[in-house]
Amino acid sequence: MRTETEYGQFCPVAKAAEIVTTRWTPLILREMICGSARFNEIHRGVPLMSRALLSKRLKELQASGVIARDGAAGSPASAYRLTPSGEALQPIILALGLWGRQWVESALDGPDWDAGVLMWDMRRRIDTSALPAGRTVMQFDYHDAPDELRRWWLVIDDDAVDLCQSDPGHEIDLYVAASVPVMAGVWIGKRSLPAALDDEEIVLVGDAGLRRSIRRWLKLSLLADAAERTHAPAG
Amino acid sequence: MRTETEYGQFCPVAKAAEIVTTRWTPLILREMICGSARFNEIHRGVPLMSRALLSKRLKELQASGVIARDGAAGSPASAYRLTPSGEALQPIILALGLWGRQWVESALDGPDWDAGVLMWDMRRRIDTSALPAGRTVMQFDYHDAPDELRRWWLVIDDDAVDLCQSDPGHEIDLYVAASVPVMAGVWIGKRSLPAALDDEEIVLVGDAGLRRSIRRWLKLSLLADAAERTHAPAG
DNA sequence: CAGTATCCGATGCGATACTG
DNA sequence: CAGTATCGCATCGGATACTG
Repeated sequence: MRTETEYGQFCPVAKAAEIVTTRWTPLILREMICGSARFNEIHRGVPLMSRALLSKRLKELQASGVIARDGAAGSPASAYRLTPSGEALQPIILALGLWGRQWVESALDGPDWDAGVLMWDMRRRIDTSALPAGRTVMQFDYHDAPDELRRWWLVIDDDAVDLCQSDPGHEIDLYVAASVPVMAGVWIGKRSLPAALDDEEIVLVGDAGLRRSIRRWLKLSLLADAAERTHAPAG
Repeated sequence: MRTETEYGQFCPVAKAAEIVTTRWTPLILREMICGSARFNEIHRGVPLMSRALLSKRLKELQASGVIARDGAAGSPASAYRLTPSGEALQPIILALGLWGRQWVESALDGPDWDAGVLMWDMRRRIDTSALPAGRTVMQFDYHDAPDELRRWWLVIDDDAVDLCQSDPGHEIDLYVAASVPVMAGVWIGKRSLPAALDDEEIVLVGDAGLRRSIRRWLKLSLLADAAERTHAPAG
């Protein structure tokens, strides 16, 4: 192979591809566009990536001028942020996602549907400021998932959101029942949340306030947001 | 590693990235967007890629539904074409190139500048229909290139365009003199061709008709075209 | 022309363990 | 928390040779 991952062409498409399309990099950018800034925070979005490789990619992105750090390396305050050049990649990553949603079959019904990754994604997008102060506990039930991935709990305590796979033992404020494809379809903006609720494909049981405010405290994915901005939601 | 180049996430960005951002794939798509359809034609645009790998990538792209073939495999008439899903990638590849042109330093002054690749690119974009019938011979001289990459000849005979690195012995109809960065800057649309001619950074000597019609017979790269469409050219 | 088959070396990357 | 260092192998991909 040529040195590393270079293409030996001056064409700007090739130069851009060398930076943006190395393995995992589009997903790291997606995470940062979604607001992740700390190392572990970014890693949560790409849990299958080794930390060593993430570290390497972050260095490469810094060398390319796409991201930069605020504090000193290693310092507790250190955070990564997108530079202007990195911000300029946002519409490209977004377009890639919209393309994937529209054209990749398995984006909705492949065997990749994993309730765990979905819950991790959702966990990161709970808007705690739209929830009551103190503790809120939600239980998710995916009737179509294998037993070990079927039930999940979110324990929200003021700012902290904890995801559990075993019953934390607290009283449940809200039960959420759905199939994985339905919840995922809503999550990526392929279907609107109110429509799925109306059709009872997602069923909420419990605190009336939480049920009513779900559109505020459950912030959907980057793509669902984009969909609302580009074309009016279906329902 | 996980199976092949998959990410194990359902996020549409990840699914799209699995298809679009594997090594060489963005460049193959660029070639096809530029109009290449035959195997060897595509390969000319990515000459550093092995034919075996190109073959493999083309199969993968077919499996993903991004491209399809017209004739039977191997038949002389066989050609690849973008499907609707592939066409939908055009704005993304274009945006990637525009980003690269704007933000990647070395896109214009790195050590990657190679007059050979530039000439190969240009060769593919000569519009023979805008040239006189019969034979036209042009000589390019890059005064800043190393000796072995300094002089190039294009021999155009009706439809056929041949690129030579040694004097083909015919009478020269047009001499083109420039530096590699200047010609490349024009080629990728960073600078307009008329402006570079006005400033004598590109100098044409020879047939007056060829000199006048250069904007028609030398079709610039995908990106230069896009630039003309999105914002008025500088000159 | 338009590929395929085989070989094999380089390296990308995961796993594990360690550091400040 | 935020990484780094080392090891080892799977696989990616280049080179070469062959086919319809």
